[in-house]
This record gives sequence, C-alpha cells and structure tokens, in this order.
Amino acid sequence: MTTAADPPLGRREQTKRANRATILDAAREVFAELGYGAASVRDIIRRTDLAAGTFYNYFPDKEAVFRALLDELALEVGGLTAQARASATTLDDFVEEGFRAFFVYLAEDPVRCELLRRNAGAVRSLFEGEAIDAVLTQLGADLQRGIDAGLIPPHDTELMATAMLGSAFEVGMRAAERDPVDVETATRLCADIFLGGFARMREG
Amino acid sequence: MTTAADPPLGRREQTKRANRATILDAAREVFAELGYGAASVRDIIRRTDLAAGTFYNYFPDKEAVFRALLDELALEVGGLTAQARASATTLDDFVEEGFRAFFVYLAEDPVRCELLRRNAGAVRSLFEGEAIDAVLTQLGADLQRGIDAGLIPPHDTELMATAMLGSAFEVGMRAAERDPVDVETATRLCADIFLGGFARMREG
DNA sequence: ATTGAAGATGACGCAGGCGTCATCTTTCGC
DNA sequence: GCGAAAGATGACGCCTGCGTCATCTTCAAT
Repeated sequence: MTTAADPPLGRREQTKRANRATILDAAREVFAELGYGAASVRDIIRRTDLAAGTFYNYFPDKEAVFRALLDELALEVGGLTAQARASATTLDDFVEEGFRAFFVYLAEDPVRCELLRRNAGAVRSLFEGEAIDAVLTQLGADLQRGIDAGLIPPHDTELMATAMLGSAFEVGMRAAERDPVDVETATRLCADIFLGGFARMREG
Repeated sequence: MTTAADPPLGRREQTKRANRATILDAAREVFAELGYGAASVRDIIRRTDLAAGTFYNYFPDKEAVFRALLDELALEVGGLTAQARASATTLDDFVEEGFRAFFVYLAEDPVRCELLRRNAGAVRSLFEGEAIDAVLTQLGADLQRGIDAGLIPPHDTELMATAMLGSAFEVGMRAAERDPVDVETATRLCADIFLGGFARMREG
C-alpha cells in the first residue's frame, strides 16, 4: 500500500529513498545519543557511508532532519493513541487503552525512546504548537468530548491532558529502562491514577 | 548566617564570590535559552564582562557549571517539597502541600523554569542517579512511609513517584506559561488526580 | 611605601563544523 | 550504446569554540 507508482520504481528513486532513510536512521541515533543541541550534521553523515555534501541534497540543515524525525513520530503516536481511545466504549477503556497504546509504542523501539527522552526540551522549544503539541490537543479534545457526554467531570482539559502526557512520558521512560519492559504495570498505574482522579473530581 | 568568617571579608574574596555568582547567573540564562548541548563557554562569558580565561579560574568546563546550577536547584526543590510533605498531618495535606511547594518554587523564577524545561533531557542523561534523581528517591521513600503507616495503598513507589513528578513537571511548565501563573489550579488538579488515584487503588 | 602572590586578561594555536561547488559517476530516455 | 541530466563526492574557505599561558593588575601583609 504505497501512495503512487508501485511497479515502476527506478533505480534512481530507489537509492534516493534509501539514502533519505539512511540519513534519518543515523540522525535518530545521533540525536538520541548526543542530544539535538550537541549533535552536528557531520556526526550524522559520519555514521553513514554517504559524503558530507550528500546530506544537503536531502535536508537543508540539522533542524530539518530533526523536524522530519519528530513529525513522523508525532504522527505515529498521535494516530495510535487517538485510535485506541476512539475504539473504547467505556471510560475505563478510554483511559486504559490510551495509555497502553502509548506504552506499547515506546517499548517497541529503544532508540525512539531515547530520542524522546534526550530531547524533550529541544522538542518543546523547537515545536511550539506543532507536531507533539498536536498529540496533546487531540487528547484535550477527546477529554472535552468525554465531558460533554457526561462521562468525565468538567475540568481544565488542557492542564489535564498535560498531566496525563507528563505522567505517561515519565512513567514510560522509567518502565522502558526496566528489564523486562513491563507495559502492563505502567498501564495499570496510570489508568488507576487518572480514573481515580476523575472519580474524585466527580464527587468532590 | 554565613558559614565562616563574617566580618573579615577581604576585597579579594568578595570579587571571587561575585564573579562566581556572575558566571552562574549568565550560565543559567544561556542554558535556558540555548539548551545545554548548544551552549558554549563563550556564550556564557560573553554575557559577562569577564574575560574568557577567567571562566576557567572558576569551573573546568561547561559541564561543571551546569552541575553546579542543577545541584543548587535540586537541593532547593528537594528541600522545599520534602519539608512541605514532612509537616503534613493528613494524606490530603501530604499530597497537596507537596505539589504546592513545587509549583510555588517554579512560579518564583521564570529563568529557573525555562532552564528546567529546556534541559530536561540533558539533566537526565547527565545526572543518572544524582541530583534530580535524589528528589525522586526522597519522594519514593515518603510514599513508602505512607504505605507502611497504612495511609496509602501499597504500590510500586518508584513508578508512582515518577508519575507524580512527571505530572508536576509538565503541569508546572504549562501553568507557568499562563498569565497570571495559577498555582492554585495546578495544585488542585494534581492533588485531585493523585488523591483520587490512591483512593481507587485502595478500593480496587 | 614595598613587594609578592592571587587572579584577571585576551591573544594564540589547534581542532572541528559549516555550506558550497567543481568534478566525477550513475541512470534513464532515446 | 549514447548523450544529457541527476545526483554523489570530498576538498575548500570560512568561522567559531576550545583551553592555555605569558603578561598585566590588584590586593594584602609587612
């Protein structure tokens, strides 16, 4: 299931895609290890058997690769969690499956995980209101729908989404560095916390 | 209330302290704006009327200044929150006052706040098990005491502490960028979430 | 006042990153 | 096969940061 021409894949286009992927993979590793700020374009191409100049055929600078990386990631994580929440029928499912999707996604790839962990700050400053923020907005909107439907007590959805993402992020990181990665414990904990929180807000 | 000689403060010692403070202040700003990785020693001294060489009379490299900055910060935040929790008599107070202390501390100084926000990743990778981690360990221990005393249902205290810190951090950042900074709303939200969470864990 | 040491200064040599561009290699259409 | 264009290559000039160190300035003790 590709977007355009399926069979007619010229050698030209083929290497182009491969090179782009190679650069992105190398960049993911480098940013994960060194952090965005300390990483250089040279660090990235050095991890590749491409020449320095080639990099600039694909991306104008390191910020562009970083953006590409994060856009991809935000799209994936946004899609997965939103989908998980969308197919939930109860509030318990909504919360639990949302967290689980996130933790499963993190557990899937340690490099991805480290990329996020190491660059949380850079992501924030670099993508004010983009990419990652979209995930948060999406969650906020879902919460609002829950409130409208009477399933969740009214509250500041922006702050709540922030709290959920914050917990999920930190807990996910901690869980990911345990061996073996225990998605269930993390899911259970976060779900209990926030479901309990909703209950308390409903009563109090 | 200083540690040693109070009256005999020679001009020599005076400038030394002033210079150290000047460097630390400049470093805080630079790290907050550029992020640890991208910041350079030159960026720091440039923000000062000291000469390049002078920097090295006080710190061996940028990592050392960063450590000094973070150690100070961790000590403050650890002290304030631990103290707030220690003087609590009920579980509600324990949770609420702990969060409040943290949010008040953040709201106090925007630069400090930005320093943390921007460098969350660098802090983690640079201080595996030091400084900031101590805050977390402290919180974990407090939770364990709560469990032992039968106030809090048993659970994975390490993960729980992580979740609390994660929420507090993200919510604090978000709250800090709102104008005016609303410590109460943030405190209320976090306290409700985690108190509710405890309640749910106790029942279920 | 004199002098010795603490410490501030900034120029220096070295290292490495940046983005470019002339050149070479490969692919594709004919 | 052939020629032209796409694209890969890596050396180049420029720039900036690093940590040092010889030198100058300032302080304090005599």
